[in-house]
Amino acid sequence: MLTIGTLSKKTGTKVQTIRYYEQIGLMPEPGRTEGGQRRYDNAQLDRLSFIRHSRQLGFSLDAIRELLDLSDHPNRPCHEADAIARRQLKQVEQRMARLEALRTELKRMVHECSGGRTADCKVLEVLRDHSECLTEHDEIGA
Amino acid sequence: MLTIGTLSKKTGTKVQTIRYYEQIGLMPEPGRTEGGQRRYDNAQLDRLSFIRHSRQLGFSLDAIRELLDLSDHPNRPCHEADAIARRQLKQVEQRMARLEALRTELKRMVHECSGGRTADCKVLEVLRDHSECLTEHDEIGA
DNA sequence: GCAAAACCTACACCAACTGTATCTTTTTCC
DNA sequence: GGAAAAAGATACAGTTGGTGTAGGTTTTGC
Ligand SMILES: [Zn+2]
Ligand SMILES: [Zn+2]
Ligand SMILES: [Zn+2]
Ligand SMILES: [Zn+2]
Repeated sequence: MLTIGTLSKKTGTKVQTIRYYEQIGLMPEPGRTEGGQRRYDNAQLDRLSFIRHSRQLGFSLDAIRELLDLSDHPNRPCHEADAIARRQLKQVEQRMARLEALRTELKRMVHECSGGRTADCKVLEVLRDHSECLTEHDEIGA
Repeated sequence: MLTIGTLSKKTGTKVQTIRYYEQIGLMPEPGRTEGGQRRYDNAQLDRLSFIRHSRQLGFSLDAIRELLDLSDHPNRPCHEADAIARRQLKQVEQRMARLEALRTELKRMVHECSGGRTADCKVLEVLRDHSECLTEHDEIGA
């Protein structure tokens, strides 16, 4: 039986985060001591490791919820899990494309500025006027 | 004089977002009509365009605040603005490197799964066991 | 002059946590 | 055995950058 602190160390997850996962129903409610402290078993350790590893690969908590559910049913076909992963791959590739465009613009503005007064700063000039950009970049965020 | 709705259309910013920027002090308080409605001038239009364009290039609102401040002082040296842009470029490159690693792993797990039961699913197998990964990917998020 | 469109404030909510305050339980050490 | 320290408990606020909704007021167009 593991305390929450031990589980935290073993998985590299903050104690609060573990309680948060329990709160949103991603981790099951563990057993408790007489005094009310949480105690975990190895199944829960595995589950938390799965969650953390999935997070490191960028899956959302909602996706992880589905993946965990599929993992809990060994006899179901796996195409749903594969679809989730393919979706994630696609999203990663979209983000990369967007970042690539940003990188181009940022590099250009940094390299073209030769210092001086802010009135003549190339960085600020580009920020003021998108027509100086070579690429489009409509969507914000993500 | 522009209404908030006109400003919204001209800059592609939601009305609520404009009010939000005012609330956090990024946009100045505009003039008001007798009845209390906001009215903007061209300087404010420029400022909002600057903010939006900077957001599209991935700058944080805090960074934008600094950039706006620098832009408001034409005689100051511009190295601070350049430093902010270089920092942003670095962050973009870090994110790209991280996404590149994720892409490698995701591609591999998707391509190696040949369908079947979830018990034999390569996707789920990798999520369960990081030792099947080729890269490290410690930090979560961003 | 009246309806519709646009505006107003105030508050709640999103992801995915993290931090803080206050209190209780458990462990450790003499 | 008993004090002190470490760890755990709950509850709630804050983070980033907004978005959505409710309920009411102003402006505009005909
Ligand atoms: Zn410069
Ligand atoms: Zn641009
Ligand atoms: Zn599969
Ligand atoms: Zn891995």
